[in-house]
Amino acid sequence: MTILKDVARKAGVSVPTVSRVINNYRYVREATRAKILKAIDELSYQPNKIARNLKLGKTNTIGFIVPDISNSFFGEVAVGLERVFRKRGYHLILCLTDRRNDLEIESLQLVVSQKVEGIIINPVGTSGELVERIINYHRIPLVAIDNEVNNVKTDVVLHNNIEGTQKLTSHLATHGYKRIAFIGGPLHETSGKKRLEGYKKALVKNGLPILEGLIRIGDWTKESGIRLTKELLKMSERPTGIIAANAFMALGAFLALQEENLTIPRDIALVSFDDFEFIVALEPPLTALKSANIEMGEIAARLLLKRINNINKGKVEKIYLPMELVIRNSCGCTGSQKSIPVA
Amino acid sequence: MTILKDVARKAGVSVPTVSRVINNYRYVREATRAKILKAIDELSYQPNKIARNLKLGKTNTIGFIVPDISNSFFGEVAVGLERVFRKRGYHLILCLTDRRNDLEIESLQLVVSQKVEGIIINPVGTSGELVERIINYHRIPLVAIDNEVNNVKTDVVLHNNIEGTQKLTSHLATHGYKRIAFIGGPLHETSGKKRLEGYKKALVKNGLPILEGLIRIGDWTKESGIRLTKELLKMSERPTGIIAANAFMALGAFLALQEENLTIPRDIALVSFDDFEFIVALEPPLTALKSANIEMGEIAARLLLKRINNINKGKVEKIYLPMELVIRNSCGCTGSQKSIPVA
DNA sequence: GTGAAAGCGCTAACAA
DNA sequence: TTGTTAGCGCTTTCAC
Repeated sequence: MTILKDVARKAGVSVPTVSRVINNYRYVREATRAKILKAIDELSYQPNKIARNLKLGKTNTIGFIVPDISNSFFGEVAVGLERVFRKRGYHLILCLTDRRNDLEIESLQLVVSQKVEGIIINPVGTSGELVERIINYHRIPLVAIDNEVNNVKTDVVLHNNIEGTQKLTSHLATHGYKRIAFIGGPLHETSGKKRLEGYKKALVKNGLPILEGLIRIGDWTKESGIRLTKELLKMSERPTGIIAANAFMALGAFLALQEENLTIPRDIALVSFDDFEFIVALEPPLTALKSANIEMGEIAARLLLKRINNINKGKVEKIYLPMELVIRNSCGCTGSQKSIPVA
Repeated sequence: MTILKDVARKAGVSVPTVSRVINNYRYVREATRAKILKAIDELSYQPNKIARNLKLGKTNTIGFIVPDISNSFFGEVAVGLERVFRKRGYHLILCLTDRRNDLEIESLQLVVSQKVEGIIINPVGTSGELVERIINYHRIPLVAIDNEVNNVKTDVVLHNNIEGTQKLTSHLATHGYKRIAFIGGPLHETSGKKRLEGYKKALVKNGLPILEGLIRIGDWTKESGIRLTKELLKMSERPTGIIAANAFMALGAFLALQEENLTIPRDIALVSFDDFEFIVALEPPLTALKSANIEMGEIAARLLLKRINNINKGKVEKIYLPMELVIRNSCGCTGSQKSIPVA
């Protein structure tokens, strides 16, 4: 391994002088600089960032903690983060929690130990106390995405969950659907809870009863979408429309309806909270809420940078992302595609 | 920030003793250990891994460099990697290259500087020389996934690209299709090149001519799938079947065919190299090659660990993953789903 | 402009 | 069983 000392020896100068060249310090004679650059090149010297980080107490590293990066929602958020952070010289440590509490805690401890300068997390577990300590004691800024951390106020960037399902539900309700079912995500997650809340609010607003039998809670997966939809179809009084709280559950519902030979929207309507690329290719294409996921990453990144730079110290920010209702053919109200922006 | 010294002072012992407790060194008196653990807990002490890494010359870090993590193929690979690495105490630095050469180089330099102990990369650019230096000079093990590095032999885990498209193409050919088109990825990438190669081989094997007009090269995106398919449909003699070299291009082709009101497979057949979750929900579901992406990550991770531990030093390994042909309805040969394993 | 010396927080070698 | 000392590779005073 080549280190500064090797370069210094080769160039016939002292170690600090090489360091100065590497860090573009101004007062180095051109001839010296040239000699050193030549030596660096010949030795393929790469500075040891570990040593540098230790010395400077700065790592230019951000911890990114999510349940599952194969879910393209988190992938898109990651792309947004990376775009913003790379420009500012930061890079990401990726931690996957698989929605497990122990792994979430482990991941948080890891990034603290790695002296990250900030954390972006989709919190699933109940690590509120730990998060509180990280922010206030270890003084590492943290921004939550898509979910709030239980029992702690942190910066957070969220989908406009309530408004979103409210729009979806109202859309069906105003088009005459009465028995609207909801298949959702875990209620201990903000996104799960709020999406259900929006659904209920919309029912009330539209004068429809809240029927517990029409509310089914899964775990965001396609499999749970299939299972819950089949449950709904077994009811003596079937729903006439289904709201799926994310794209995978919508996909599951779609497959379950297909399996039962039900036609969407004639037999039953289906709308999705997420609007993934493939949703438009389904037959019929699903009416869905479009969210700007890459943008969510970018916004979260900028918010975190603001905290890292100590600007805007103190007051916690809660940013809601607008969601756009994209009307397609699965709700039975129209054949053409149009968009209705949400608050 | 709390450091070892603080813990030592609080517990009334020396710094190395605290270090011993943290690293589970055996010969520490129980009473001392207890005192120290108490102090650690009270101070919420988290060891500074940066300092530790510098001292040990070990970082437990792996660089993971891919074009686009929002592509769930790479997301799934990441999940596989993470599963294996976490168990062994390693974590990932995530770098996205956006298929840009400069960012690929920048990413490689970054992870070298960060003293990663290994690199997993989907190489897109032509950084062969740099990769060679990283492996042989910096002595950082590197495993490529899904693509080989130009001009350098490295460990690599690949889809069985040639066999894959060969199977897809032969499947169509043996069912009577004559004018089979291919929409593929960039030819400077192994995966792009080999998939085209398999297609051509299969044509020859089945006594069909290779018609350059039926071969269209895109960039793996849905958009290029749409564009190329439209080009194909404008030909005086249209193809009767299309092979899409990945899932997004297949999705694009699907949408383009839909737009032209063509029925699959009656008017034209469509098969896909990838088998994403949504492909089964299309109407008709697409015949596709199923690949074990998470497994690809796991295998790459294990291979890299072997190199890191110096086992198996020397000979470069090239691992091909089997792909399974899943026959559905888009090829017109059957209504039921069956699987034909590929070599 | 450049070099000598100190120290970031940790662990390993040696001493006690 | 515990403490003292040295040093990982780098940057940053402070001299010269």
